[in-house]
Amino acid sequence: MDHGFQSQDFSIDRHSGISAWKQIADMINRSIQSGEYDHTGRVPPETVLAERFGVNRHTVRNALASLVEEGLLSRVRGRGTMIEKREKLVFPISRRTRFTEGLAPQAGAIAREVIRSDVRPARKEMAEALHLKEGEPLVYVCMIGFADQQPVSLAATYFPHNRFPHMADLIGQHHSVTKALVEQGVGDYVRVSTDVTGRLATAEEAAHLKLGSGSVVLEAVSVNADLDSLPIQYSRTVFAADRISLRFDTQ
Amino acid sequence: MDHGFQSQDFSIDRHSGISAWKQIADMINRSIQSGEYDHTGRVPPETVLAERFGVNRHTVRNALASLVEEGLLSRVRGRGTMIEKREKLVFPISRRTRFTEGLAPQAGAIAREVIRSDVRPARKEMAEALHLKEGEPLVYVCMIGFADQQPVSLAATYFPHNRFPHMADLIGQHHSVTKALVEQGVGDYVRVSTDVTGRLATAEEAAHLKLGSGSVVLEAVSVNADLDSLPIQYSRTVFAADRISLRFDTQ
DNA sequence: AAAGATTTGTCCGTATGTATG
DNA sequence: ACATACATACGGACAAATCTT
Repeated sequence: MDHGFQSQDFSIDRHSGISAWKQIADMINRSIQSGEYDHTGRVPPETVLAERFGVNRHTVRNALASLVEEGLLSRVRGRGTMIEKREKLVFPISRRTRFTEGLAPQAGAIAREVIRSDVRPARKEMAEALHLKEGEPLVYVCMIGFADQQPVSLAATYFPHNRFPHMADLIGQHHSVTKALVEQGVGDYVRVSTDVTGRLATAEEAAHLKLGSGSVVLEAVSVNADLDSLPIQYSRTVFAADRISLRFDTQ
Repeated sequence: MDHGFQSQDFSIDRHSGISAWKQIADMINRSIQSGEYDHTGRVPPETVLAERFGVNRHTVRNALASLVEEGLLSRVRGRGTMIEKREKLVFPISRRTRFTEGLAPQAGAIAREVIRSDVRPARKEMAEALHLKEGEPLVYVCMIGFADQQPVSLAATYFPHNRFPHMADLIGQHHSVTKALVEQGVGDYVRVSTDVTGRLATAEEAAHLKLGSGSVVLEAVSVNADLDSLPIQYSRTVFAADRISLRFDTQ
């Protein structure tokens, strides 16, 4: 599938520090994501790929093996290499952004798991966003978001401790930020801003999100406020980029 | 700098298809971007890094050499390895999104260069977004966006050919989509939606944006409409993730 | 049903690049 | 600069499963 930039090129950079099979795996992965093989539901035979990329068949086999291990492909001797379809979820971000509501229509089961929480002093960027002074206490909650039993996001969120002293416990009880805020008198809240960057996953993120090393993540830094425009939540959320995309409706 | 997830881990994956020096270069790169060395303005000595990552000093030297070549670091014998400051630009996306206006306050010179244009039939996703039938003619314009002489974005944009037959020429003249639209009777337009994903750069994108292989890009698929809510532009824009972040204000 | 083509799986060996000490 | 270990890449040959004719 042509995406509008240039016709595809299959050259391999031998001095990039990335092995040939890994580069090929990345290219095949991109081709799958862009729907290039949707008509057949399978990847071309190893011999064809080997010729296309200008490498030995064993090198292609290494690339395919890594994608099979990630669950993206499955191979059957004599038949070929089939694509396991995995729909990409869309996480909608708007003035009213809610994790569960946003993903519920697209996935069977949505869940959140708190993996750590404590109280810690505000760092500069958090203090600025929350209109506090640097060093003031914040409730810190780190949680993983699941869609269909697959981890899709890893979020570190911070609340002013003075206003929400029991935030950690309440999120642990309800597995929901919205419900925890309701119990503390915040009936509704809105998303103020979201900063999005992309980068490679760190080792910890890859472990929590069950990603292969060298995977790409989207990092969203966001601020929520109550209806009086008082900021109440600062979050840094990391999304597995190959499982989710972010949609912004600026209506 | 702790980012709220877990204490940092410096383990190297020997079976990832990515050589140790490349993995270390990526980790140092992330540390620099997250501001971990901002207080000293330099990277720790090679011997310290070697011990921290559990590798030989030669391996760390390879990693640093690749970052020096990218222009991220500079080494002076006897003094150490200094960080060359490179601020990340923020591209604001809102109902009113304009390339030049958005970046002008942050960079000295903003420029756009058209690298290709033609007329081509609408593919399914474009036709749906523009309320046309599949196969109807679209004006296609591919351009690179520069900030301070550095390429930051690569955009493939599509306009209905019936309504804007001279779009390509006008953009070529003015180097501005906004001005080209004004000349064709669209005084103002608004951003309707933006879909953001992250992935590794393709070879062509890396070439156009002057990225190393294995670099991460943000891909934004967006739709603009005129003030009568008629969609007029479908775009796929790729941003160099290490030079730019996207900011969404959901005010 | 049988033969041949296609496609993945496995074995051998060799050369090169990477990382260590 | 050198020796060692290991992962990577290549080349060829054959086996085993599946599909086509």
